[in-house]
Amino acid sequence: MARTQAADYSERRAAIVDMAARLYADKGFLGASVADLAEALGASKSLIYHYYPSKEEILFEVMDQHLRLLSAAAEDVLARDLPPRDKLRALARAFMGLYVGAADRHKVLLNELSALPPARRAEIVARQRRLIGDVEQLLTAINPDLSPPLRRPAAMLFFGMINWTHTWFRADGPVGAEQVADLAADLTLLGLRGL
Amino acid sequence: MARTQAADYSERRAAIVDMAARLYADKGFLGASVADLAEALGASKSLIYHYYPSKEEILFEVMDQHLRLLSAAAEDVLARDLPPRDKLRALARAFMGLYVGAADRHKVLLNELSALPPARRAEIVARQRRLIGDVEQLLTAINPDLSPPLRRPAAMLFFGMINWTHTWFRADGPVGAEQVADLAADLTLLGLRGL
DNA sequence: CCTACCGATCGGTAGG
DNA sequence: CCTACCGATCGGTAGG
Repeated sequence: MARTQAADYSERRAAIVDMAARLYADKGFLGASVADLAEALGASKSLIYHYYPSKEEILFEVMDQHLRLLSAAAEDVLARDLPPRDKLRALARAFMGLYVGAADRHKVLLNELSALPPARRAEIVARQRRLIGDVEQLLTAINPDLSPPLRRPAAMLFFGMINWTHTWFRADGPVGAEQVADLAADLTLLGLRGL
Repeated sequence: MARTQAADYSERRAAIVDMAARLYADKGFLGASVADLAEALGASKSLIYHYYPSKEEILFEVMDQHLRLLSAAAEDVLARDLPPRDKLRALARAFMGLYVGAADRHKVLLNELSALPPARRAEIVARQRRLIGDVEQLLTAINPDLSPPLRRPAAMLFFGMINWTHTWFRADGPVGAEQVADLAADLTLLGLRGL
């Protein structure tokens, strides 16, 4: 009787990506070896190379999966029947929520882009650009008087507030993720109104 | 006759740190080898180890020098006889100016902290905290009604806007560093007033 | 200030 | 002849 793909094939792949996210976040992509990853999983390196063709492809998987969640959350928020101002607040909360729920993956997505092979990097960058474009459009809807050349910088400052949280925000700290998201949304909204 | 220190000792040290900043910014600290650094300098690895005891110590020098510039700029701005709101704007401009003038060092300071040995890392972190505390005090002076637990997050969102620029801002782009600094200051000031 | 090396570890693959 | 793995080791390169 021919043996088929292991029943837990996708669970094993998920376990590898999950542990890789943790190690890459802690030690950096170059600082965490495949041997480290194998040891953390209680498996051999060969086991890892059975599931993924290269170390870089595991990094791509970490980033790809997380970026899919971010994009899906953005699509979901933008499709809602809400005023643009409420959409921005909802977006800030969604991003912060995903950051808290997947801090390792978030950190890897933000820090290790340059470690990807060019083709893979281009895939990630293209989707990040779409996300940035969405926010830019939202800011323009909120304040149509915002000068066109300042729209991209304004969107990037918003992302800066949200993305930089990975360096200081602690889920077990005194201020919650939702409060920080609201603070970032408020600075953007009040600033946008005043400009 | 005992040989004395080479006349160009400090120039050579400076050249090493400067090139290291460029390579560490481009390829990451772990991605740039000491051999890469030597080759870029047209020198041997041994030459480098004559001037610095370890690869990590060169990294510390890159970060230390840049952070000194940031701290000095902050001290200078805070000592001026200006309303707090104007100090925040001047601070944003000073930080963006240093970023543009030393993009490599700025990037290294923000990205490679975890590569420092613990004692050296603690030195850098302590001085970064002082800078953050200064901004926190400034924000509190601007709006004394800002709830105490939100003061640190507000300061970190400000730093997020400024620091994140290293991922997207180009000095040869359509919008100048001063404009971006003013935009970040405006979002913070208008937001702080509205909260 | 260089060439010549070291102990160790890197990402990836062999046979079975 | 298949898939799922292991212990051991490959050719090169890292920091020093």
